[in-house]
Amino acid sequence: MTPAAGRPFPTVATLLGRRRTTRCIAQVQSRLARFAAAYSALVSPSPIAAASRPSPAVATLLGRCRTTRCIAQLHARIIRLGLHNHHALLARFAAACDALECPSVAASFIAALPGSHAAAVPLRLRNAVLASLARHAPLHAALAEFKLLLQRGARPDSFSFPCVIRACARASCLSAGRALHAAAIRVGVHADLFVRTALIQFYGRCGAVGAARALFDQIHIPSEVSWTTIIVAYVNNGDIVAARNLFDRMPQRNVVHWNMMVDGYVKCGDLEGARKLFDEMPERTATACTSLIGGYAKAGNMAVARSLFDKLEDRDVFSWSAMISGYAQNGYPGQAFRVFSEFQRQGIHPDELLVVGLMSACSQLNNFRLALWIEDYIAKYSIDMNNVYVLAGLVNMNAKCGNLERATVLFESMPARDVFSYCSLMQGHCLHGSADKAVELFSQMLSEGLSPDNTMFTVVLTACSHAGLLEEGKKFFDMMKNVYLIVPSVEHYACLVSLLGRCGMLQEAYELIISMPGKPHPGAWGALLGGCKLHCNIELGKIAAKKLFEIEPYNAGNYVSLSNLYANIDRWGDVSELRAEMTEKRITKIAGRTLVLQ
DNA sequence: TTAGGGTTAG
Repeated sequence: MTPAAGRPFPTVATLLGRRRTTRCIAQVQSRLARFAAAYSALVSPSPIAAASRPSPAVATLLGRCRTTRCIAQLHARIIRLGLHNHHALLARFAAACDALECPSVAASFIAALPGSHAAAVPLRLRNAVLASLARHAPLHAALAEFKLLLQRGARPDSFSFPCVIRACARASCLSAGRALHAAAIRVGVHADLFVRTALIQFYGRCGAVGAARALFDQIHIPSEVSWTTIIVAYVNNGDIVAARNLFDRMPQRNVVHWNMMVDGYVKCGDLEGARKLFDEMPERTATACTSLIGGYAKAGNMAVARSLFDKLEDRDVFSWSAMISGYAQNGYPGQAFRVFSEFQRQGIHPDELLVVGLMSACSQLNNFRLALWIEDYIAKYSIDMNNVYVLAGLVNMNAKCGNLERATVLFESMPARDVFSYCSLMQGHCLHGSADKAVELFSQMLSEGLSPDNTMFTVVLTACSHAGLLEEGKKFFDMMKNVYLIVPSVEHYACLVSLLGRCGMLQEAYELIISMPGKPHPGAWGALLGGCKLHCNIELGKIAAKKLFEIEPYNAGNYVSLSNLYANIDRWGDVSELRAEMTEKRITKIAGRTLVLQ
């Protein structure tokens, strides 16, 4: 029994029985007509006859399709109505799948067509599916589709190659890209400008700039895009000189070329070169200006970044984001939030990267309520919470702001945990009184097979110090040197000094500082002074304080620490003497404040 | 077909 004749009719009959209006009658009438057309298509399923019969209802619905569920329904409907050899409709179906980023649905549809229908699928439609797979699916899916195309006896053309080659470029898959290059030569489309430009991009991305350049030199008249691609290849491989040489040789330059070169100088860390070129631009674009802002922000020069931003007229989400994360990265979370409130007044939609910067600023403020507000903000603007950076930012912010329960839930929901997320959660535990849990997490991380870096060792040694875990701390310090071959930095030594100091091993801590390579470090001496304060060791405390007064003569905190040490052992005379010295040297301490949240 | 920004320590 055919599906058209078998299933839908009882439904129509039921509808006829329930008819109450003339509009309902009209609907049933049109449904009957659709079934009749589908039925005749099944009776004579010639591709030509089917192709000439349009299916306005399905085609219209495909245009309106907004969900994958809707795609699945239309998929079923096309099969039920026997419209699978209607190529114009299949092209629309593939386009809808592409828009919803589910190309494999279209690919499997075509792959499942019976032999004679499959052979009739035009190359143009196959190329569309291939391009969609290359854009939205993993590389292996696009390569499998390409192989299938060859197996079905179709000859790929100049439109089949560029999209798959670009996918190889994105994945930096040298072997697959080379195989495609060879296939393009065999088929005879390797000289096509689009194929060659895609190959230049591919070799550039894989670090084979020489191969990219050789292909570029073979082009008789390169297009503007070919010029862009070869220059990008040089920029991304750190050869700004070669990029500049080509830029200077270009017959004509468009804004993309200028933007790219300015960004190239920024990427190479040559801010002066970037600024000079930016000033030479015939039309200074917001894009190039934003690259410069990002460069100055990364270099810690927020004053210049700010002045450029103030002069920038058409600011987009990139420029706002550069300022917010610039302030956050340089330790000015308050400024980051000031820029953010200005941003909110612009009516620009935030994106994933902007909220990442915002969360970084919030994590430095340790503000529980603000963190809750930001999570609401993220939900309100439909920010993708599965984005790896957003998720990492959420774990970090919640951990730092004291919402460890939420941070842990998010951490455990991560598809792949990395050193960043472990660091964030461990620091959260450290800051909020469960340093032993942080040390546990470190062991868990090692058992997951992740390699700790030097930042991670600073974190775990700090955790050991907070929890007073002497043996573990010493073990991790040795592990860092001997297993991971990381040369301990002054920060690592300072953590170990702090740990020894807390555990009362002040003499050992002092000897460690003396044995440390390099200049005396305020962190290490400060850690020793802290230990001396805790264990009331006045002799070593005075030595540490004296060193600190030499290194940081205007840091009031050191005077206060020594003063507190004297106070701990009731040497009030020394306390007042020290206070007098501070007044004499005009060293003042900003009064501390405590805020207790309800 | 080509170009821009991001997460972790002290």
